[in-house]
Amino acid sequence: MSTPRKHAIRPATLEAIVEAAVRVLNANAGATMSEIAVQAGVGRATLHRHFRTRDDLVSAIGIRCVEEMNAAVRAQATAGQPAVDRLRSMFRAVIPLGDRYSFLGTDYTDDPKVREGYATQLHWAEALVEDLKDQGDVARDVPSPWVVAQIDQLVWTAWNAIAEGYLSVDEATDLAVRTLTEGLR
Amino acid sequence: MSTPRKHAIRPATLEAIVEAAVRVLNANAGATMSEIAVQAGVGRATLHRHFRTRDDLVSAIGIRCVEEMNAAVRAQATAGQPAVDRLRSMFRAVIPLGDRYSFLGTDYTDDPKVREGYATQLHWAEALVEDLKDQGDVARDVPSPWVVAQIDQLVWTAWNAIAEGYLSVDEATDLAVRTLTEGLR
DNA sequence: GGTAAATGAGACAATAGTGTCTCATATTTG
DNA sequence: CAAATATGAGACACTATTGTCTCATTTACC
Repeated sequence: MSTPRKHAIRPATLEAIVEAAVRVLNANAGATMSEIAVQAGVGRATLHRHFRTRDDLVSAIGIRCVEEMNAAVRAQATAGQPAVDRLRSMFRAVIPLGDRYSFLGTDYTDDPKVREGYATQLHWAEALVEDLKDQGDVARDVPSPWVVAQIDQLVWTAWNAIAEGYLSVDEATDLAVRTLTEGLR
Repeated sequence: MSTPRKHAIRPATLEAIVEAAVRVLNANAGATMSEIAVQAGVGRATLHRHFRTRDDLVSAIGIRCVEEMNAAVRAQATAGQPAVDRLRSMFRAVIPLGDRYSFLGTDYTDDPKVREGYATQLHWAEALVEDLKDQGDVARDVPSPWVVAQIDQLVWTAWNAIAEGYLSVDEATDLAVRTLTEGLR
C-alpha cells in the first residue's frame, strides 16, 4: 500500500525534465513548456502529467535549487573552523552551482518552501558575517546587509568567471574570499 | 520642411510612455503593453502609434537607458584626475541610476545601438581598471574582467542598499570604492 | 474661436501558449 | 512472452497578448 509496485513516473523521465527545466529556465525565465519538453526530450503532455501547471514546475525547480544550495552549504559547514575558512568552504561549495542558482534571483517563485530555504541561507550568511566581524575579517562599521549582498554577488561573479573560462573553481574561490576581505589592491 | 509645424507626438505623451516603460519593465521584464499603457496613463493604441511593436518599445528603452548611463559617466569623467577619484566619480554618477539600469541585464535587447553603448561602457571600464592597476589601487595579478565585473556588481549592490534605505548615495559610493580597493576588513 | 492633429476607447483578427484529452506505441514488470 | 502502464504525438478548447483599425473626443496651434 505504502509503496506502489510500479513507478508513477520513470526516474529517468523525471530526471530529464528537471535537468532540462533547470537549464532552460536559468537561461530564459520566460521559457515555454514546449521548449522545456524539447530540451528534455519528452513530450509536452508528459510535462503536464507530472507537473500539472507551469507554475507547479517552476516551483518544483525553485525548491530543488534552493535545497541543492542548502545541502551544499551544510555539507561544507564544519563547525569550529575559523570564520574565513567557513566563508571559503561556502564559496567553494556554492560557486559551482552558480548556473543553477541564478534562476532564483530572476524568476522569483512565491512558493513558501522556496522562501523558507532562501531565509535559511540568509540567516546562515548573517551568522557567518557576524563571526567574520568578531574575528576582525570584516570591519564592524560595514553594514551587515552590505556584506551579505557582497557575498551573494561574488558567487555569481565567480561562476561567471568560470563559465567564461578565465578562472578555475579554486582560483575563483580564492579571488572571491580575497575580494571580500582584503579587496583587490 | 525640415521642421514639421505640428508635433507628430506630444512631448508629454512620449515622456509619460518612456518613463512608465522604464519603471514597469525594470520591475517586470515580461510586462505587457497594457500594463505599460495603464502606468503611463495613455491608451494602448497610443503606444502602438509611436512604437509599432513591443520590441520597438523595448529597444527604445534600452537605448535610452544605455545613453543615460553613458551621459552620466561622461559628465563626471574629468580627465587628469587620479584613477581612484575617477572610479568614485563614476560610482557617484551611475549608482543613482541603478533602478533604471537593471533592466539591461535581464531583458537583453539585441539592438545594435544598445550593444554599442554597452561596449562603450565596457571599454571605458577596462581603461579605468588599467589605470587603477598602474596606480597600484588594484593588484596586477587580479584578472581585469574580474575587476570590471566587480565594479558592475557594486553599482547594483549599492543601488539596492539605497533602495532598502540603509545607506545614502554618498555612503554607498564610499563603501563601493572601499570594497573594491581595500576590501571590507 | 476655428481648424487640424493627437489621443482614448473599443472592436477586431491573428498568434502563441496553456491545460486537457485520446489513442497508438514503447517500456517495464512479472 | 504477456499484461500493465508510462510515454509520444497530436487534436482540442480556452486564454492572453499583440497589432490594426475606426471613430468620437480632446488638445494644441493659428
